[in-house]
Amino acid sequence: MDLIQIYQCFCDRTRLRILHLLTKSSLCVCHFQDILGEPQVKISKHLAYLRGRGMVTTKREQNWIIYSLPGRRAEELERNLKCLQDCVQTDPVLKRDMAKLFKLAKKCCEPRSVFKRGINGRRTNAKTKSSVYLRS
Amino acid sequence: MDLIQIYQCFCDRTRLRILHLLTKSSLCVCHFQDILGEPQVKISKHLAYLRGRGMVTTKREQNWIIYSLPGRRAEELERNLKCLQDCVQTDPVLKRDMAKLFKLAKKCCEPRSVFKRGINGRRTNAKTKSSVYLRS
DNA sequence: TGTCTATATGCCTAAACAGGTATATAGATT
DNA sequence: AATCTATATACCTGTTTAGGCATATAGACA
Repeated sequence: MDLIQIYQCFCDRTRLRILHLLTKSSLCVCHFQDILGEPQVKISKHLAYLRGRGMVTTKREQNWIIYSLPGRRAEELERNLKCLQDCVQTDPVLKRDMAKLFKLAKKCCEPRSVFKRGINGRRTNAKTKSSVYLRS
Repeated sequence: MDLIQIYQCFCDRTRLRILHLLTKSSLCVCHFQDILGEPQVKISKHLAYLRGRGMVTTKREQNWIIYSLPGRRAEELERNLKCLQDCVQTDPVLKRDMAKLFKLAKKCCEPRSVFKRGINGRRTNAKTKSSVYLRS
């Protein structure tokens, strides 16, 4: 893993937010949409960018694609992710994302139909996703 | 200082090498040319890029422009520079640059005419620059 | 089988970037 | 004043990037 490639991945706000969230938990695309509030294409493309550079790995789980940081990370990636986490306090956006992540964790990733069916926009609890993908 | 801007400055190899060298010492453009072995324009442009983003400061000293990291640095910049230094061991280019810096320190920055005048390509010691710009 | 849902991709446009060549500039030196 | 030295800038070119719209795909499910 090349230092330059790491910084290239870090140097776009959307990607940085994605990677930052991934340091706390594996997530599927809809999580990112929900937390970042950005359109699906945008997120999907940045994920593709990261995937193409070995910065994230994926696995399919039912209808969803779960994104994670690679299991074994190069030392310099690990260092920089750590550094990123240390910098969160000075970055309101990253801080807010993290807050949103913890609120959202258990409620996201139901099929869209479930959301629609709720009365008064109130969501049912059916098919609530387990928090298995949230590591600590 | 925005995190994104930091990473944007870091994400080009030439700029990263420049910044890395600056963590050890203030330097003038000819130092960079000498150590990086890149053409003057290229270096000058990347320095302009960094200057435009408040990543470096300059002062004139005789014929030379001395580049330094800003005196008071934002916390996240400081953290990332530290992180960069920790990553050097895994990056042969940065490591070599640093080695070159220490060899070169006292010999660089004489006006070109002095270099030319030496017999057999041997340089005279006249006008050897003091190492005042090398902190630590 | 066909439909739905989540996600990915192709194509387009505008902007940023990196590098090169040639030239400008500011201060030092003659 | 003319010249020299170190550095900066203008202009050009090819490449990368970011984002948007439309469409494709793969697996789940009716």
